[in-house]
Amino acid sequence: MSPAQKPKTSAKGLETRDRIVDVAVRFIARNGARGTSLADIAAEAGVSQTGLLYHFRSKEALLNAVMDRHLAFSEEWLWGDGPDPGIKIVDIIAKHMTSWPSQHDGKVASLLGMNTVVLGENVSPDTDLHPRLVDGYRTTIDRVTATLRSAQERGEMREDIDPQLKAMEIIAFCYGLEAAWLVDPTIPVAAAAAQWAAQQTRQLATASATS
Amino acid sequence: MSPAQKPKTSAKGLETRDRIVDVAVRFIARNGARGTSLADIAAEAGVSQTGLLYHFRSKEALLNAVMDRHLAFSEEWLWGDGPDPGIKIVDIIAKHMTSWPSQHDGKVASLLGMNTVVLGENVSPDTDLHPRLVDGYRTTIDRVTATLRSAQERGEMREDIDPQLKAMEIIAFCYGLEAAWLVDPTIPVAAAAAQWAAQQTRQLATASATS
DNA sequence: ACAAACCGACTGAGTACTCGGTAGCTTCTG
DNA sequence: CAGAAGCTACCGAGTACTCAGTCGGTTTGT
Repeated sequence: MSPAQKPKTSAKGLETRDRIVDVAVRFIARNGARGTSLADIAAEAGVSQTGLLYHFRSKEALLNAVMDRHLAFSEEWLWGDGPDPGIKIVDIIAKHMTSWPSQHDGKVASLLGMNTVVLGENVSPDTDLHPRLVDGYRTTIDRVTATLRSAQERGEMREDIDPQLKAMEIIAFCYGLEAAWLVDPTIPVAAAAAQWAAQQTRQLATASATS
Repeated sequence: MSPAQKPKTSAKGLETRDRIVDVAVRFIARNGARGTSLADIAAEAGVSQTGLLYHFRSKEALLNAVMDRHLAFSEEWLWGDGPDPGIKIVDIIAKHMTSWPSQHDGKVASLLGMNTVVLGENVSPDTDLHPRLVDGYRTTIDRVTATLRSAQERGEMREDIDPQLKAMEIIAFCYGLEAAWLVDPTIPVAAAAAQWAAQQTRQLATASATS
């Protein structure tokens, strides 16, 4: 009945675990979970395949750890600047998108790529990660909806726009532009994001709230 | 030097080929190309695996046939109502999206699902279908851009909006909403599409063009 | 001494694809 | 107009390979 199990992993173990997840994110972002073998990940992370399976009892367990990291990243991406940004959420999104082109080979790109790849691999309802995908999506929609609704209550945002439908639209745009940029990194993401944010702000804002 | 090779396939052969592609689209939409074996497809199509490989010399060849069908579908989806719809393109898109919820298990859903799944599997530049993906994306963007530009020339659309960036935004929204709907078919796609189209039209139209 | 961290060798279930055929239809030939 | 020849359309049984996961061990830190 002890409430918390003793953490039986040493600092070294945690470090290895972390390195494995890092590598897994990179590989999965490129080739998908189905296109990445445990052997590939293990080799790149500097352990044997058996060593990897010591830390993660199965591929599915590793995939869940990867998903954890992805969700944490998404969380930070949207809400890192404050819990209730109101209609400034579109500016926050545009700001983050502007930094994409300079990081096409970095950690951020991997986490973004993973989003697209993992979603593609788990659209089917009977896949391992599908429930977490649905859950993550709904949570995000709910939080964006809440932010927009409170903006309406503060008088920042027009009342004749449905917050939930607008939240869906915003998230769809994010996801779609991300996918487009992954497929073709030469597209002008920053400019597209800037125009989008400017027009959204004009559309959402009440006349009195324009500074 | 005979300019056209004789079509060596009989009517029966073409029919079987077609049936195989049909089945492949369904399977790939659910489990991805990597998650679908030739044996699965062959069994469902009522041929042996060897029989399948008689019609498509390799899995990659079959995947390309599947991609052909997808591109033809996308073409019809966007331009089936006429080659130059102007800013009414947003209404056309919204109209098609409205019909999604009633077809979640049909052929359309398969072709839509395939889009997301195949994109996820081919974000990496060194995959078989990646060049075709990039090509398809750029072609679509160019055509939407051209439509918007000619709308500007006709005075239907405001001049202070960049047509290419707006085209990217429109396609991103389409793709993002499609992905969201595949993951969670309970979301109100029709309502989201309707609100989006109405707001886009208001934003794009010149004051003189409003009827 | 003891447990966490790790490894080499293996297994069994897939996987795409090949090989050597056969059934049935059309077409050419004596 | 018989029948040989040739073609498309298919199949059963393999082949070489990859994959996630197991087993029985050894090393390393404290």
